[in-house]
Amino acid sequence: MSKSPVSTTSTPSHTVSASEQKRLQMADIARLAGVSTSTVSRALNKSPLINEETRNRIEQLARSLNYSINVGAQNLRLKQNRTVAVVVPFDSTSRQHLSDPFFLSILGSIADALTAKGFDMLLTRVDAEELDAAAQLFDTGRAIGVILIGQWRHHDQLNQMAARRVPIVVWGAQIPQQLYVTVGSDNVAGGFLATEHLLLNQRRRIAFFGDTQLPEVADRFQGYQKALQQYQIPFDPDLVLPAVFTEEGGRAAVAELLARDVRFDALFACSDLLAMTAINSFRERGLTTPQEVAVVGYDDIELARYFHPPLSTIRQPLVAAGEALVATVLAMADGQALPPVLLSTELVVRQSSAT
Amino acid sequence: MSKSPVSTTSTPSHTVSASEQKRLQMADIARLAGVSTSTVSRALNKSPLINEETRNRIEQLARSLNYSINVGAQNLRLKQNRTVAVVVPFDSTSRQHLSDPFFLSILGSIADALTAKGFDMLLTRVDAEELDAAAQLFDTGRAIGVILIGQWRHHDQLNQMAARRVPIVVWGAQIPQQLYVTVGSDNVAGGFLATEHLLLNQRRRIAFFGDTQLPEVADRFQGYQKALQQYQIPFDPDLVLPAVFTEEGGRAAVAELLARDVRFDALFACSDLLAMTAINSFRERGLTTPQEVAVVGYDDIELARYFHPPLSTIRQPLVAAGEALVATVLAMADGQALPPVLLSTELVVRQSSAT
DNA sequence: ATAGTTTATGCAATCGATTGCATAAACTAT
DNA sequence: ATAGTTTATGCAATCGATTGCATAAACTAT
Repeated sequence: MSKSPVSTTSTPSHTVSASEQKRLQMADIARLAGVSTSTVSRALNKSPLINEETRNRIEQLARSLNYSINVGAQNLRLKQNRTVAVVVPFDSTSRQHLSDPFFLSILGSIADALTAKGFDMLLTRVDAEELDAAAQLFDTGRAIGVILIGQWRHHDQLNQMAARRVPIVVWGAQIPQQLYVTVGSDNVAGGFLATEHLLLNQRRRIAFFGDTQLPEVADRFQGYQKALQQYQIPFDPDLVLPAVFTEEGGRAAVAELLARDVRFDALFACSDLLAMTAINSFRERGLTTPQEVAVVGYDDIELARYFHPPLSTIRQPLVAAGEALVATVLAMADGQALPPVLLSTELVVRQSSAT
Repeated sequence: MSKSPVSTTSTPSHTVSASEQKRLQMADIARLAGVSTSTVSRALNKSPLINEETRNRIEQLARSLNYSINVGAQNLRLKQNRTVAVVVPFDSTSRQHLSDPFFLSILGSIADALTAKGFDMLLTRVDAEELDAAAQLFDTGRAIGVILIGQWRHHDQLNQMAARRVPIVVWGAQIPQQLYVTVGSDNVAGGFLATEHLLLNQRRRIAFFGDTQLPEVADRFQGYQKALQQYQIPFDPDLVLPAVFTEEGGRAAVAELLARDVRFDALFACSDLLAMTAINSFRERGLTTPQEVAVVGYDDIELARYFHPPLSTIRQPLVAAGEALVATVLAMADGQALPPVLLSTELVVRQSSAT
């Protein structure tokens, strides 16, 4: 309960702003303990060189003054760094803010995985058109590696970074000619599972919502086609709509689908958000789910099961994703070359696709 | 398109792991440019002392080698730091993971506000029982201030940190005897607005779901009571249920409410998640929303409007929240003492409370 | 008592940057 | 030609830690 801070200088006690207020440092502890900074450093690092009584005295002093070592200076001296940058690109044209719940959830799982390994997480928004800013986090020594969430269409920029050996791991899909390492779920399998499930429920005219320019969506589309083929259902390009992952994506795609005046009895949407807005649009236009349109989404975000009707979807393994991203980026920072990671996906059947 | 990195030493070209690979530093640029590090430093900082031709040469060299200044060393020398820590406590007993979408969204708005001001964001999970770990981020010099999301019940620990002048801002409600600074929405007004809206729609038996041990919920409850009083509707404690903000909170509260066999025609739930799970539980038990139970939630998370029925709720101003938190923590880091910030809330009427 | 060993501590260099001061080179004025 | 001024650069100290090496003090063996 000691109230007065130890005053070591004879400075008059005027009020001092936090910025002026000198942060306590090792030299202060050394002076107060009557030893050198070498001894304080060794004591706090529990070096056996230091007499136990001295060490206890120093430890207690440091604790009572709330002294903690300056991590920046320590990192500089030891040439170490326990920070990983996590970058969430934003689309400067659409001003899209970190909105998709799936991205936010994966962020949480990365945070947990990093904390578990004793690493700090530097979270940064970067303009998707200037991904080089992500490499800067490494070049400036702020982070030992970068996890990028969202591959989008920036394949070339990512390859360039990888070529100059920036330890970077991307959440997304594998692409031919890819130099950077991805961690992602098996999107082809996911697309197949979703489509097969609808086919097994006797649906024959399955619409596909998703922007196939995005590598992950392209893979899901491939799975969709594979399932159709395997069950010998003809593919109809009129059922495919390049819905974007924004708020209005689902609504616009439904409008377009109806405008095309094409028969359909099911929908595979490439994100849960897309599926939910689509279901609501269908309802507004008098189409019921699952009766008239069975729907399967993708991601299994938390709200999928609270939705009405509860949403069938393809679950991406969140916790495993965080762990794999972290393990991979740490290995790369350590100079190891790792192969891409493909996590298995799982079909979660709820009422939106019930027979 | 130059492929070979400039090689300055005669080391045999064996493969080098990223960890061994020496990161380029100012001395390297100096050597290659045939000048001293002083000159490089000044050139890269655009000092007028440096000859323009020299500066251009150095800038170009640095760019072509992807050299960026080591921020850690620079911060140490300049005694500056442009990092703010954002702490999301987790409950170690329930192992709750960063799950509520509202918290995730506020994280996004903080990230945007920090980026706009040129600050980095260090995201950390901390055990709610050991909030001192949050202060450590400041003590160790990793951050100039701390934004804590979620006040929970840790009033005393927060006061202790504030007492020892850790620049910390908490998202939450103001409490008497509070030494730390909070930024939050006007929860009393929010609770009042929600309840008044239901009252104006002729509802008279309004259930309240929320754990009033949490300061924010306590304020919302106060607004609830104030509205009842103003409209001269008797308060019935049987209608109040201490639902927790977890997945099962809404479901359990609905079960308990029905078990109490008490009459009710509306619900004010203290989070949208709670409201959504409650509506689903009502539906499972044959109660329709809004006809039999009108529901108003709290937060206005993105999914509130995609829900069925679209959820009436109290909107917390997300963008303003991020900006206020950031502005406040930066001011505190600068030594200024700021008053708590109270942001205005807004009633958003959708179909879950329609007449 | 003296030399050798053990124990505990401090000096000084170092991590990768910045900057006050000194100074060499180029220029200007007489 | 010489002194004074301007321009451009480098030396060396510094930020807050760590650690190899040197060394003083205490102990042990003869």
